[in-house]
Amino acid sequence: MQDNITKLFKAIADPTRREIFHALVIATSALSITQISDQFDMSRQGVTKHIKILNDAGLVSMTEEGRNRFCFADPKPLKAINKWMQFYSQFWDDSLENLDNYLNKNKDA
Amino acid sequence: MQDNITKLFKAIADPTRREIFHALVIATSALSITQISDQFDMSRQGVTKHIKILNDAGLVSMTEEGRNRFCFADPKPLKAINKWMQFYSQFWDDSLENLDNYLNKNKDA
DNA sequence: AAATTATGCAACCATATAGTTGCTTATTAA
DNA sequence: TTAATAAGCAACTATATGGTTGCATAATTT
Repeated sequence: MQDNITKLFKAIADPTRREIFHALVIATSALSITQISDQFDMSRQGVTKHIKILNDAGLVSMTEEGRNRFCFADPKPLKAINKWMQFYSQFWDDSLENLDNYLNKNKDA
Repeated sequence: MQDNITKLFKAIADPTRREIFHALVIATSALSITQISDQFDMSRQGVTKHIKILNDAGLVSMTEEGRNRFCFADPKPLKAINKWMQFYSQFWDDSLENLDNYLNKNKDA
């Protein structure tokens, strides 16, 4: 349905999801759905939905232990965003000059 | 309504907007709304809406010349995304060990 | 075995998003 | 001055999103 980079961007475009992701990154251990929803003013189901989206984007994984599902963050997929931005970063400083360089470089390609 | 970083993420979370943004970045000159919609299989109004969102995120600016509105890309705001990712990048390689370091470092803060 | 706890699933709701079409207006060209 | 062009505005549509509640079920605890 959606390509991976779009899933990634959409996952972190929501401020609540960024907060959940952050909480998981800095957590000392994996957190159950209930533990997460305890620290967010939101229903357990709301959290479950966000976790699903983060999981689809590869940013959160789970381990099942009995009735618990412990979630933990995996920031690695964010590398893809870094990669995406790499191309544009060449225009950050003195952007006009660099754009010019880019255009000249690719003129006779 | 929405904070800047959220506007940024939402702006580039849409694949069509990423394409429009990219087209503007590599364009040899600023492009009018019509010129943009010509290369995208979409109505002029559709493009106008996307441009508005990109503009609100600071990624696209416009100059009015007569009946034309020429759009050009400004990739600089993407720096904020780079900044946001900086924190998580410390976990990219050998993430468990680095996470451990982070936690120990902040233990008695 | 009964009560509690952690979760999933489904339905529902309100709003946002991505797109369209139709009409108006301002600028430019014939 | 008439025709063509570039764009804005408003209304509409369909689907996605972020959230809720209620109920079912599986695992633990008492």
